[in-house]
Amino acid sequence: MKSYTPDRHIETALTEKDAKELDIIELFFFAYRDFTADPDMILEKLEFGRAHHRVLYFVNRKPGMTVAELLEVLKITKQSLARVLKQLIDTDHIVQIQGPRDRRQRELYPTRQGRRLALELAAPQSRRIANALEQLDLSDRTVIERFLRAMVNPAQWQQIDSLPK
Amino acid sequence: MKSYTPDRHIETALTEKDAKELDIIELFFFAYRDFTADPDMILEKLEFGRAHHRVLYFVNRKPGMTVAELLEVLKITKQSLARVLKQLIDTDHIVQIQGPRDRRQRELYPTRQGRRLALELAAPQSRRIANALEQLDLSDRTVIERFLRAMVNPAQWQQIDSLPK
DNA sequence: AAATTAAGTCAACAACACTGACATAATCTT
DNA sequence: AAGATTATGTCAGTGTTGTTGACTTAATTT
Repeated sequence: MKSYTPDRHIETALTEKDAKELDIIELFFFAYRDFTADPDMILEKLEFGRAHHRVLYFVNRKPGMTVAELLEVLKITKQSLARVLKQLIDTDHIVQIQGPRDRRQRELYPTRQGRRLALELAAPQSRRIANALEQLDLSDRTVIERFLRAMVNPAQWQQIDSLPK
Repeated sequence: MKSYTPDRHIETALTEKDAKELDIIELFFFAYRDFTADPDMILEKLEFGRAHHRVLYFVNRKPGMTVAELLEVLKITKQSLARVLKQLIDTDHIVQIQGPRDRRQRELYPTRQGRRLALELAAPQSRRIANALEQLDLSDRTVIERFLRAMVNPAQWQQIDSLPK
């Protein structure tokens, strides 16, 4: 457990000499940690979690999404989605409508309440981003967008592009 | 469940008209999802999770960190940390050494094995970032760093600054 | 000597992910 | 028309990572 006669251990810090881009690795960690903390606080009161947020977000961004599409975007299993989706339906945030072409499909739509919550959750995140962008030149917005897009696996760019502008 | 006579629902997509910075909100989600997926695959083989990664990362970045400091950075509870830390100690990735000034404290240090794993986990993340930066001008690196830093709560900037360059 | 602090531990619990198996209804293929 | 495939839903069991609250031990501070 503890040792007075110290075990062999490393005292030098890991730095840029050992691995590149460490500063951005940790900035990304801290930024995402705080970015998700704001909506988490709102969700807590409603007894929802981050999983509910993600589902609600994408259903609002692309109403009519099917269950299969949602699984692709969130990269989780059907069983993981099922519970969360059921709760959002039971609490009248999302409705399922039988697919018009293919009646096996269930198209997912937000209700008015679901839209309201999605907006409420987006608000602090928008504010945080807008505030961060204010510290930069207007033209730098494109740089951020291009960087973040390049961080995504190219195979998934199509997912991003399929969302409405 | 499903309804032939459709319930009241919203068919229009949530767009920039409704909430600002939606594109960056979702880019951030996708980027972080893929950013964490690479190390997750390595961790799986070792039966470690993302929590182990975070602990190992920061102990390597700042050897000698105490348990209390780590809790502050990770923003989790002592009990959450305990399990994960115990596993990292039992598998000889981290050692604890009694604090020299204050003997109640336990300073955390990586072992050689712990350093090796930290480097292995950082490698794909470095590569992903370097690749994303290649698509931009050299000077844009600063823009990314300033943006990500501005996304973090100012109260936590000190945590970032306390890590060695 | 008493109070506080750092760390560790116990028990119980919850959210969210997983796997594998199976059921139903609708559509597509032959 | 029969059979295969697809989209969704559901059941049972499991694991990781987080939570709270209560308590202990040892060391330091007051």
